[in-house]
Amino acid sequence: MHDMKFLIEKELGNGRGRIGNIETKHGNIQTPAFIVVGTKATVKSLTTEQINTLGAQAVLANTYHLYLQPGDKILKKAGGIQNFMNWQGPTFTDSGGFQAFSLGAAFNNNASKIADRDSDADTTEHNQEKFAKVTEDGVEFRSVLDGSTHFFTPEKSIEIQHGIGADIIFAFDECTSPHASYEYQIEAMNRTHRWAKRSLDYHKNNNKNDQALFGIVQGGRYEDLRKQSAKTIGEMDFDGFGIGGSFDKEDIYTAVGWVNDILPKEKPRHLLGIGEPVDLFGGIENGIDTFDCVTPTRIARNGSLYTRDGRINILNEKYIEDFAKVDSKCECYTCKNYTSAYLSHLFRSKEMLAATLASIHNLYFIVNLVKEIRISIEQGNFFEFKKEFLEKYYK
RNA sequence: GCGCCGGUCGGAUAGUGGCUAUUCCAGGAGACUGUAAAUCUCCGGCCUUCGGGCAUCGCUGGUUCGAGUCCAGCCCGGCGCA
Repeated sequence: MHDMKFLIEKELGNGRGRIGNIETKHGNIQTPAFIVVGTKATVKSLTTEQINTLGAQAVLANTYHLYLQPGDKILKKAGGIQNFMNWQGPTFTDSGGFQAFSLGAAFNNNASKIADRDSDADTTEHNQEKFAKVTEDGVEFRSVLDGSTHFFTPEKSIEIQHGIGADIIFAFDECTSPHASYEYQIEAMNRTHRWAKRSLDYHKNNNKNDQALFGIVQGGRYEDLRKQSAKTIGEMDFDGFGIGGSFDKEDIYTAVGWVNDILPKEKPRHLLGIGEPVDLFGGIENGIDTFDCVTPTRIARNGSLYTRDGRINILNEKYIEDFAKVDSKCECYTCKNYTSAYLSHLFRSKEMLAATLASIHNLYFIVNLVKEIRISIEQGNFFEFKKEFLEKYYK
């Protein structure tokens, strides 16, 4: 039914973590791996060649955004997203379920995927400007481009994803707000389970391109719901799993572990939308195989850069005359060729190259960090590497 | 020398009698986790016991309950005429 194969090569030894290989017809992904985000079939500011040379193994695009523009029919005519964007490696598409959150509950509400304990945001309050509305059948979206109304159902999302043609696609789910009540989390989780079944049924009957389908575990920050969701989704005949939803910082260490203890071991697990260094270590330690996250590219465009000593803001005054590399040990294209002072200049003068060089650096940093974590597991010194890295990074 | 116009934060501006002097840029800092983000937020005269207090629209004076705003003189700039 699909070409994807997953092989576990070595286990971390704590009952959860592992390294492995996901084989797709467009190539392999050595796991754990950070999948770079290319929402609209482009990793913002980078050419496909740059994505390749910075070491990325796979790209994740977005169903909702590509459906709105240029439309899945165009992607299909182009011969799929790989041909369209000239990316030779494996691809993923997210189902659009996240937009039910980002254009719905999170819109204008300061809510992020990571819960903020100090926030009193009330998502039960109706917001006239929301662009998404959830019903049992699906999600009604208003296009962010022209305001037109569209309705996504699980079937519709999978149909679009078939047109886009990524190697790995996701079931249609509802990503809930971290501020949502327990009652709402139950309701949303159960709906996501029904949608998972519908996504799977539609996929099985219409999958002509050997695409793999991942089901998505939800359940918010509640142990009972997370376990229930992992069990329900884990028992369905998916090719792999996504773990979605909103987390508290330490949930990466708890919720992810509960879920992965229940999900079938032999199938890959993707942690959706997570990508801070500490979260990558935590996720991998707790059985995650792949990640995706917009943070490296988004913060890059806004002048924040990763270094082994933590994040810096290249726009700070002190970098104007700093003629050293951003990170002295970094082997990325940007660090090998340019100084902090040059990047500072590009950002201050708002030159487009700033976004490109910063994105190359940040993506290299994160992609490479996950590769180093993989090597540490291979060599049996994961915990030493983790301690050393995090102490320096968050000192 | 005469006439006209104009002087408001580092720059550009809004404000023609009313209480808290507007906005943009530049500047300083922060945020960003399945991308509505090359975006967003905060700071920017002085003092403070954090309640607030005192300044400020070229300068000086005046009118007025009240002046960036009206009046007079002066200073500076631009334009025009000699």
